[in-house]
Amino acid sequence: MIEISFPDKSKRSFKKGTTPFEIAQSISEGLARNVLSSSFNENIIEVSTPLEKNGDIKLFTWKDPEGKAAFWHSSAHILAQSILSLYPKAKLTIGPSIENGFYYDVDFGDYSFTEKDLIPLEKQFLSYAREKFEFKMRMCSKSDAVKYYKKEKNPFKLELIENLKDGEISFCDHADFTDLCKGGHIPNTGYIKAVKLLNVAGAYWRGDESKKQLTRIYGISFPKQKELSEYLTLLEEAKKRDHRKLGKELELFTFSKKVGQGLPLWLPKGADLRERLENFLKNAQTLAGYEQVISPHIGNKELYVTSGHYEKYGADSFQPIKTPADGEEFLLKPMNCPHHCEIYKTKPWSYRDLPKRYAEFGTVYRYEQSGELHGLTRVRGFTQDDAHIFCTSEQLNEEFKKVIDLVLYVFKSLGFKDFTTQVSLRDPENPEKYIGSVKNWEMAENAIISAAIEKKLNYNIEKGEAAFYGPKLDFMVKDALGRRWQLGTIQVDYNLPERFDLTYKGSDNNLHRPVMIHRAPFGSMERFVAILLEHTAGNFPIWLSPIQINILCVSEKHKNYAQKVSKFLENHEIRALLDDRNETIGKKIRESEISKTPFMIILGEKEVQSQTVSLRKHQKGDIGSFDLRSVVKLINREIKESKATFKV
RNA sequence: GCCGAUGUAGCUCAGCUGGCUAGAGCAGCUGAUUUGUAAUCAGCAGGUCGUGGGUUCGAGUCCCUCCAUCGGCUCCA
Repeated sequence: MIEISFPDKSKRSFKKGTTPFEIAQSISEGLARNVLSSSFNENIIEVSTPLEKNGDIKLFTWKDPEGKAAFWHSSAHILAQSILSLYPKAKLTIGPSIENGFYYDVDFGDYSFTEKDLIPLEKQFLSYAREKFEFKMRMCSKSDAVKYYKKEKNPFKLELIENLKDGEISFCDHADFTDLCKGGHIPNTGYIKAVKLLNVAGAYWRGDESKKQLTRIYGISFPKQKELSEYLTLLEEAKKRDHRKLGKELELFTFSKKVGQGLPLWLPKGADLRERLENFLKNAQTLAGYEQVISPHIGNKELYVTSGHYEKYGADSFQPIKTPADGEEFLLKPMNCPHHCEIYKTKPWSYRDLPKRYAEFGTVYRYEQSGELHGLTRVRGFTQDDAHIFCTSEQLNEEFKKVIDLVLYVFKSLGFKDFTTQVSLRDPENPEKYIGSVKNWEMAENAIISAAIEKKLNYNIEKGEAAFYGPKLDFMVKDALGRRWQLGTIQVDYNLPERFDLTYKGSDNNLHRPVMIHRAPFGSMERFVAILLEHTAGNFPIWLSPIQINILCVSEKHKNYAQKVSKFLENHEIRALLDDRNETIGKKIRESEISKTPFMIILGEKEVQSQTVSLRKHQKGDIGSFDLRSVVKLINREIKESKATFKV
């Protein structure tokens, strides 16, 4: 007998060789029907694996991420089987489960696989799924595995096997299909009732640009047809929140081929919104002891040679601007830090003066690869809500935590609840990608981690995601389609102060090196507005809304009163727009609803007589009749409630 | 940059296998209507079919180049 412990700490004895499936059966038939995967002592195992010793078991269903992972991983096997049945010459590589679904990377040789090819592939997939083929793991010696894939003429799998130890190599069989595989499958293919092959994309072998580009087929599958339709509806809904679509509809920004790729043009309403966000942050920063500075859009090439940016990015940037002077070159500013270093250097500082906090909404230009550009989230010209804090090592921890508070305040004010934090560290495998001493890096990395712990952030550590001059704490937010974007960022930097020879006089009368914190709570105005648009679906909090209230008159006869109302609201600093066109009231209401303006005032004969207005709330409808003072009070209350207050 | 897809009026889209002066709705303009909580009616105007080249008696439609956009990969100071 063996003793098995459950997640609720209860223990039960089973016969040696009992499988997780049988354990599920012993609990209830319903669980047995739904169990998709299991773990034993924290290792994912098949539900058909006989258990031979005491240990902790977990049973996973569709509700658990582990259950979905097994479901989608198994789906990738069926996809691979389907591919080989329709394209016998295709070479399989890898096919994992992902956050939403699964993919398989395939080398189709000379054949150019397109979206049209997905339809027959999907049919084949479903017919295999219906067969209820059992997934069976088997161990395989390294030499047999090599022999098999040599016969299959598959160099990719051979490369994978090369890095595996003999005795740890396993295959998964179902029907007449087999694949090199670590395990973690659902019992049989019949569990998969619905599948959608979503798209085709190019992907480099092992994520390496210098290696062969494979064809990646993305798909998603479900235990019920209904869940697939619900998922597809969700995707459709998400597309309606796309910031590129909303930005056009709400007239916030645009792009012009003639101006240039990735160079956004802010329209009046967008500029208004952006300015409001800037002022919001400026106010908080003033309270937090920041000083505004301004630096030009270009800088002498030598500035970036000193900072190290030229060596790192020079070749892939907008190329230097030449002047009539011999050998003189300027670069479009790709970041603000070197300028702020020079501002710091204008005079000698005492430790008593620190920290210095220089803030600037600095517009920078980066030559992003054309295939990378994406609406407002990835552009070639953008404005960072940048600031650099120069402080002593002793002040670093306190300053860093204050910046975390500022970022959290910004996120809270704008309703970003669902964000993750990421500590981005060096890639230990590629030290040549970074500047500065190991000691400096260790200090910087430790500073970030301890601040994150003290602030109780629930962070992930990502190695290799650091900037070349220092590690970062990044605040990540998802867009409508679930793609993760970095918004806020805080970076600790011991290296630029050294390169720019920044100093301050300490209490010991010796010169010391300050530490530099780079930080941007929004990240960039462009990306922040984009993500804000997708989160709010264009229904901005009222304090941000370019127009807060539309005044609609029932007919032109009421124009005079409407103008009076408009003036009154303007005098009370409410952003109102008068619609006195010769159109039906129904049409004006419809257009106001589409423009997502938070409120509208409707006035006609009745209102002129009683000197009141009828108020209507966006997406809610008529909320009754009010005198003007009550309207101002009501709107101001809404404005106040839509904004958090910043405490230093 | 790479793989795949797309590009018709300001916007959203139709235009089948190449065949007369390229269509619709919304927006715009003109006129009528003076309107009560999500589209009043009529008329008018608006397009070198992304660009350049080619095939053809004939190209929005087929082929190639380039540009831009979309989905990914790579990259992201």
